[in-house]
Amino acid sequence: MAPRTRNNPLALAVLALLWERPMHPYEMSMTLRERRKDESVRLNFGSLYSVVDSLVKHGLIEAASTEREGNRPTRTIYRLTDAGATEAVDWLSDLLRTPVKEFPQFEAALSFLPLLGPDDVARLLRMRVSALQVSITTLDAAREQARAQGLPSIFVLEADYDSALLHAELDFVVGLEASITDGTLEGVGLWRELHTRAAGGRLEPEEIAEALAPYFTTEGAPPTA
Amino acid sequence: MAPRTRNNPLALAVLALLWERPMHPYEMSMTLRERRKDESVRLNFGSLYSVVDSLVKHGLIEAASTEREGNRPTRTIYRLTDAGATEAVDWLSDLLRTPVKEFPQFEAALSFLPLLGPDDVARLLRMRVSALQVSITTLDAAREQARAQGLPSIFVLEADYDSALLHAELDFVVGLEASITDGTLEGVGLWRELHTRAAGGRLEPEEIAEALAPYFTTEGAPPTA
DNA sequence: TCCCGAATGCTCGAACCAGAGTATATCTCG
DNA sequence: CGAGATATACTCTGGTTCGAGCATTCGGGA
Repeated sequence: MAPRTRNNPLALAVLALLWERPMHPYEMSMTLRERRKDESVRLNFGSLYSVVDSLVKHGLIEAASTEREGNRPTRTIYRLTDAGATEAVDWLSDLLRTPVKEFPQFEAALSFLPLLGPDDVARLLRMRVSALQVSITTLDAAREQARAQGLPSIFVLEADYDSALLHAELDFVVGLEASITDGTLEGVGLWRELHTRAAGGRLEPEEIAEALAPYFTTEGAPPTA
Repeated sequence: MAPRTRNNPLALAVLALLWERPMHPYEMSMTLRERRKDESVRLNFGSLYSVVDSLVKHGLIEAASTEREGNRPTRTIYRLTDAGATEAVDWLSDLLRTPVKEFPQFEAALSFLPLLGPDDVARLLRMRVSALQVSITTLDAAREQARAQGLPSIFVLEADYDSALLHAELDFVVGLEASITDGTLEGVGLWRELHTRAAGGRLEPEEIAEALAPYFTTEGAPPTA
């Protein structure tokens, strides 16, 4: 048995759903939608079916029956195996216990900020602030509605977490935009100078390289391993 | 020309590096390491070479020359094209302007928390708190060192962002653990009851299903599209 | 009655990604 | 001065992921 890789959390979602009752894949996807879990787990059809196949191959779930209703395509109904139940608990425990490094796209963008000029960046960040505010409002409304329906908080913790992250990002972006605009961000002078010298056209490559050189060319060893 | 998909931020990193000067792939990876950008962009060799190929195919970069030094494998040196420069600026602008939905694994784990019992979850969360504190300390030390070397903040914004997210997560987890432990989390009574009834063995599937039923079986329409 | 569109349920291929593997060269240290 | 460790520079392979596409059924309106 090939050593399973725990990369796609959709597989965990499948295990969790089958914990409740046997289902066919399409029903899994509909149930995840209904419970808004598709906001926390990337769900698409192709992945769902391959994830299910892989779980079968590793003995974590098994086909319980196949049925056809009317003249629709036949559906295969899967159930959890004992190994699958164990794996669900182990995997979930690991995810809770140990933070895994994520690579948000915005973080990547921040890494390459100096490509753009400070004024452009400030303008884009203001647009991001608006978008984040809209997201927060929408999310809060959804949480409010869930609460109004009497759904206990334990079942919507993921939305609370999402909200916490959104607020943190909003604060960060607001602060960053302000410090660029009022010039208090350390290094913004150098940055602006580079881009005004290149005004009108594309920034000369060498300029960035030269600006960075003093900080990177000489030293090479990691600070702490 | 096939419509390029902007999924792997490593491609943006390649464009950003070639903006400074022509390089061969291995040098790109070393430069990213040196500047600690591999903390913000997922970097591995296989992906790097395929990303470079794909950029060539789409005319965003091109081979400038190939050389061999001593008897080492030949290296192909790439340079940015005009189209590539445009794409870098457009892509970066998009990333800054528009938040994209991410799917952190911890959020997925929170979605399926009720699989475990409240006491187990609380214990695991306490371990997560420790791990997060270590991460924060390590990151702060690295930032401090960068500052001490005189590297202006603009070049390490990504670490500030990371730090902001880590703090937000830490606060969230601390609060969650406390509210589970002291019983103030809404629904924790129901949750605990379910798991003590199943004490000793595996939770009976039907129990979860029944507990969830009142909240999900009747309504189906999204709150807001 | 018949057609349109939505819902149901899955299949397929192409792209993408991870990371182990390969092969040489140079450095290190007794 | 030779053995192993480290650095250089990729290549290969097999799995994963995406999302469009397909085939069917059902409901509702003209």
